[in-house]
Amino acid sequence: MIDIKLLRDEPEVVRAALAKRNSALRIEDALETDAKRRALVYEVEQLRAEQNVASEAIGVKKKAREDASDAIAAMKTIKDRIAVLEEQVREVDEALRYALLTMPNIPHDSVPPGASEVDNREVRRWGTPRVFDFEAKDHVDIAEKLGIVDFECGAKLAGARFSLSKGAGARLERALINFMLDVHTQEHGYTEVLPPFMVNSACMEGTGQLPKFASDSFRVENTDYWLIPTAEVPVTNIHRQEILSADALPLYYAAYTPCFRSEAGSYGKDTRGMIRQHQFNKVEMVKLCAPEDSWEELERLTANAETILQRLGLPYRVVTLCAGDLGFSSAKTYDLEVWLPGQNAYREISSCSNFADFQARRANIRFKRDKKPEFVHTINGSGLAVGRTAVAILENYQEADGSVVIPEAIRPYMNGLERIATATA
RNA sequence: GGAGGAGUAGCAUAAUUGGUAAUGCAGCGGUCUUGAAAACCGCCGCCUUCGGGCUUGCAGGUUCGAGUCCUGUCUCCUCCGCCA
Repeated sequence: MIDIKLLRDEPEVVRAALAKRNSALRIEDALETDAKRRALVYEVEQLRAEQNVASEAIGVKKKAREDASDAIAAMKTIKDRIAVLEEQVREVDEALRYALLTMPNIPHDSVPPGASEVDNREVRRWGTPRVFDFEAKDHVDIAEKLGIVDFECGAKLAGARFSLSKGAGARLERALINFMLDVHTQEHGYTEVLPPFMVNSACMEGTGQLPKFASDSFRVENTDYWLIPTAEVPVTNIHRQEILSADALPLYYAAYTPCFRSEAGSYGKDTRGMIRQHQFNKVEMVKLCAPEDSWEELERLTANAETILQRLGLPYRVVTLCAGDLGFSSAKTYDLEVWLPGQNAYREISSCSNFADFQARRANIRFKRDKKPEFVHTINGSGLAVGRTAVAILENYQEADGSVVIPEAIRPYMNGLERIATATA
């Protein structure tokens, strides 16, 4: 949520931000609603002040056993007037709240302009895509031949966009989860948390999934529970409605969770394989910090995610998302794209964002260093998407005979296994 | 799932038949002191158009006025049932 004061005092800044994002959203109605709300609230408060004074006088009279019926009758009028005004405040409040909750974040100055992903800017590359002396297969062919992923069975158990990992395939994902968590907790200073995989609506609103993007997530019927689309939701909301002490910052959390996404609107996209599924595993990094530190913290968090790719020897590039491709809540996002020989392309494997105070304002996460509480800044990023990491390993480390070499970094997590040649290897 | 009890500032405790949230500790600032402690004074939840308004888990209701009465709801505790 952007600051209502920014909208009120510098509407041109908000207009420019919306234009940069290629958004057609208008702010005139919100401004008008805000002015109306402030006038109403002022009037209510004036009446309430009058009421408080009169009420106290009635109390004094009653104590002295004097008659106060005239004053009480007079108060009745004010009471009714307040009731009418308050109903109006409620309506206007709701309208303004909705307007603010559906307004996207202001992109940072360093975010390049652009309408879609074609305008994203490459920042750097690491590693060199391997040159194969045989025809590189994609992960579906590799995994099915090895018998370590069963897509048919995923469809039988749940439906399209689900799969069943088996044997070394299941072990590989578990190994990756442990490897990533160990690196982030032991080397990068993150505290591991294991949050609920379902959250309530307040959390979804806090991080920006609601009210605008309800159809992207799964809701549990007849409850207020949502399956988390990312660990970002429960982990950021750990400190919802809290005022943290300044010396508690920065907070670093790392969490493994499965993620559930409806993938509405992506019909026909990535239908093959494990690239885009309704459920996938992810290790997520989340930071809460002081405002002046958040840009540096974003760079460091991105570097933390890159470390995983480097340790696994997977070539990748880093791109800065352009304003038009930027997520709703984000002020700036770096995508890490891993090289996939099976697609002959770089594909997103991590998304690292600084939300500035946008989520903190929604979730009301503050800290106190002087007299006034201030909103923290929130940063998060995948470290990494586990399913896509497994895909990248299968494709980058495949051999001509169909086997897959296991990167050295995770062999300790695979009971020393050096190569997957069969499901039970 | 059933029965009972409890939620008041960071913590701990008050508030008469409903009368407008008190006190202690902790913390911050000051006086005093070589420094510190003690003592004393002030601050010690949020918003504000600086008039004031709001705040007793949350949301409503009754009332001129609600920590107190009523309804709903959440969390925690105890017991029973069930369960991993």
